[in-house]
Amino acid sequence: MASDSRHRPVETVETAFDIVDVVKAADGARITEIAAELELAKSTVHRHAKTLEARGLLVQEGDTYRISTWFLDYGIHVRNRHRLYDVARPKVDELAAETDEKVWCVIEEHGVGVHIYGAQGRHSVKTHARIGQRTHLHQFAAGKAILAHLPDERIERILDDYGLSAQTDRTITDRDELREHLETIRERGYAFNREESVIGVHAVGAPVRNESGTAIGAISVAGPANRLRGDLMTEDLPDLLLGATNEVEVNLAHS
Amino acid sequence: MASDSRHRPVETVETAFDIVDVVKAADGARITEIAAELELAKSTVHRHAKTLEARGLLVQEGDTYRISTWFLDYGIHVRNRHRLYDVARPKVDELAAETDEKVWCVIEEHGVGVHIYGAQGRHSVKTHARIGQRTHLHQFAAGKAILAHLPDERIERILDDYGLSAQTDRTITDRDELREHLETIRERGYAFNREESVIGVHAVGAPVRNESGTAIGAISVAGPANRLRGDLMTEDLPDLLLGATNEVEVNLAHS
DNA sequence: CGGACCGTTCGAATAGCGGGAACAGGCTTT
DNA sequence: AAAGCCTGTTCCCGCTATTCGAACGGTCCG
Repeated sequence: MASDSRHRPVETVETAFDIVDVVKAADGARITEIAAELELAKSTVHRHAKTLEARGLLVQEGDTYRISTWFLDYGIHVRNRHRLYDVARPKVDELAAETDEKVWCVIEEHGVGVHIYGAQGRHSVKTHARIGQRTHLHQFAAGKAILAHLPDERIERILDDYGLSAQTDRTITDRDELREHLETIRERGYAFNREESVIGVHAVGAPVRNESGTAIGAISVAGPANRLRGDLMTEDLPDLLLGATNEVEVNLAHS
Repeated sequence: MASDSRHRPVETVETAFDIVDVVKAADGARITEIAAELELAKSTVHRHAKTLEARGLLVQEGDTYRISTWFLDYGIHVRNRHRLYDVARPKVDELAAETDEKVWCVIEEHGVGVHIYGAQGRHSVKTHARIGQRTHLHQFAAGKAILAHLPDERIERILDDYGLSAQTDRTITDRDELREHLETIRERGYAFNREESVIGVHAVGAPVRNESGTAIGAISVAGPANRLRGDLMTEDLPDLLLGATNEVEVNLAHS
């Protein structure tokens, strides 16, 4: 498990995914457009596009290529096979019904938080998150709950790798401040997010840990700042959340 | 738009996706396992795996590699950007609430049907379909509804490409029989599925067409055969469905 | 009618992919 | 303990397959 050994990547594969990324970002792109963006010969891009299209990974509409629904198949497969999904999903639905707010299940992967499932109550606001979204762990409640319950060396490594970019002016960007913050989260067992990712939005997040105590994901409740405050925010929601994550942890251990 | 011109695929990219496919199918695989399966040298697989892992597309857990949630990000992106999704989604939810059965939104891509969104009523059975699932168009109600409303040359081409494989003993496998069947669907505007994809499951599907009358997708209602029969199946559900698809078509035209 | 742009095809040169052999480490077996 | 066998990993070399640029054949626009 060598960490950062000098490994030479397969460049052809990289360009293939570069093309996919450009097509994704542009929400459909043409051959010359892609070639210009990536500074490749048109013929090269053409051959790649045709290869990906033959595999069904890109779809050609006229002269523009789009990403195909094969990625949806792959993605849903990943989600369904994840240990947390089956167990956490019903709990997330339950919490959404009880709190009438937006509830998310987030997992950690490669040092970032990934939203794998969300449910909303009747009166919940539409958050800006969506399924599959990747967010730096220090920027939101669920992420901080996860980060606080990782081994120290992993925490430091993640901070080294991604830094502490700000999402709003409330986002924690100072490393020492974050370390203290994480210590507090570790002590009480859950995390708050007060407009640190979206202005006007508060959230509470609690970690889901495995047998050895390491976080593998988290569940969070998010809602408008003027509704999530006072005892509801500091007492009631944490209680609900901890009850849910505790149950999830038990179910995880017996599956 | 040359159809089947002699184009040489980029083989390196193909092997990369072969590896991804093996990892997906095996639900996590090790280097030697993949190498054996694809008859490649261990060193080759290793280099590819490390490349994909560096890009975040594979995740390494110990010595086994898994597909990462990046595919979820790509996949959800594809779905959200699809014209039909935003428009059809609320209608699908509505139909599920009204009928108390499983309702699916299916789109056509590359000649196959892709389930992009599903909603279920309280009493609906769990169908065997899942988001992202790809099904041959002749095998189910939504697919037949789409197939019937494609240009003739596309229909023939799709049948040529994929054949008429059976899912149950009721699946239509005779080409002439299917042609007649499609003609009937075209006349009345919607399709039935009586245990043609899953034994014990019936369904009704209606196409969503664009301005020129070509189907771009379909919506279907599915449920147990003993519940979906008689006038409910032949009158009420088709009415509901046509009302919904009609509305979707109008909304599509004005977006 | 002509120019400018597109996607597409072709051939040729070389960069980089793939393979095999050797290494290091962990686990089981003797 | 130690020998054996299985990993994943690294290295380097040869040959193939990728890349590029130029030329072709469309189509759209002026």
